Amino acid sequence: MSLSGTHSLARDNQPNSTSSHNMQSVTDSGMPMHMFPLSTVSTTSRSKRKQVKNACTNCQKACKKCDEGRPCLRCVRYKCPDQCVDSPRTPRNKGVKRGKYRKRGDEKGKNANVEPVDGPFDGSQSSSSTTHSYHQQLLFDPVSGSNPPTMIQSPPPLIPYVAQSSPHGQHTYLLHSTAIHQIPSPEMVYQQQQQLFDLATGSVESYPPTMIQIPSPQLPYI
DNA sequence: GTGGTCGGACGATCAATCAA
DNA sequence: TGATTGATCGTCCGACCACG
Repeated sequence: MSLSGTHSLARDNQPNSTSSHNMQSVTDSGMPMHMFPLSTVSTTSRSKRKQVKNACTNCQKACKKCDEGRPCLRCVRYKCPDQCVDSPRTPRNKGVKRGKYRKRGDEKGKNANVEPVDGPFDGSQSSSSTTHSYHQQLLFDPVSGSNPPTMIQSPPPLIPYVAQSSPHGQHTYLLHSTAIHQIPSPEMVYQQQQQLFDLATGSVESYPPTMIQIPSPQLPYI
């Protein structure tokens, strides 16, 4: 896409090929690699990129990652929160004719129904963006201290993980869930809801959001 | 090293079409 | 009528360039 026009917001979550600690490669979801729980992220598996429904005009112009909050992190960072407004969307064309439909299953060599690989949440990768576990990611097993072998979900965007012990004992894992940020100060504070996944039952429990402070040098949004 | 630009891959959406 | 498919639109990754 190419949106013309000048703007002052461009440097943000630029991935970095030179990978210093804070500005190294970024995942598809916009999360810097160093934010991922150590070994749960395979270097070969690409998680699905998560997009916001409507980027603000500044992010749109700069072709940069926006977020749901208004003002978005990027506008706050560049000190123009008042300019952070949703970009307009053009209506779709109607009456576009189509040819015959092909069955997906008819395509040879393709899996019409790709089943979740592993883990109880994997099915949420579907393109319907409305749900629940879409951004969850396992952090660690408080019992064994290790990550279970089969974790899956794309991580929450821009949210660093926080290791905590689980109140549930064995077979319980601390999960990350979709988090919403607030921006009361330049240091930024992220509001984060926690979830626990019980490996034995497959159930997920949610816990009230907690606020975590992120020191400036570790801001994921750089 | 920092900041700006933008091509293009790919995710999200939704109307057209299909099948029960 | 609900499910499926494909077209379209939007987001933003990542490479490149300019500047101090």
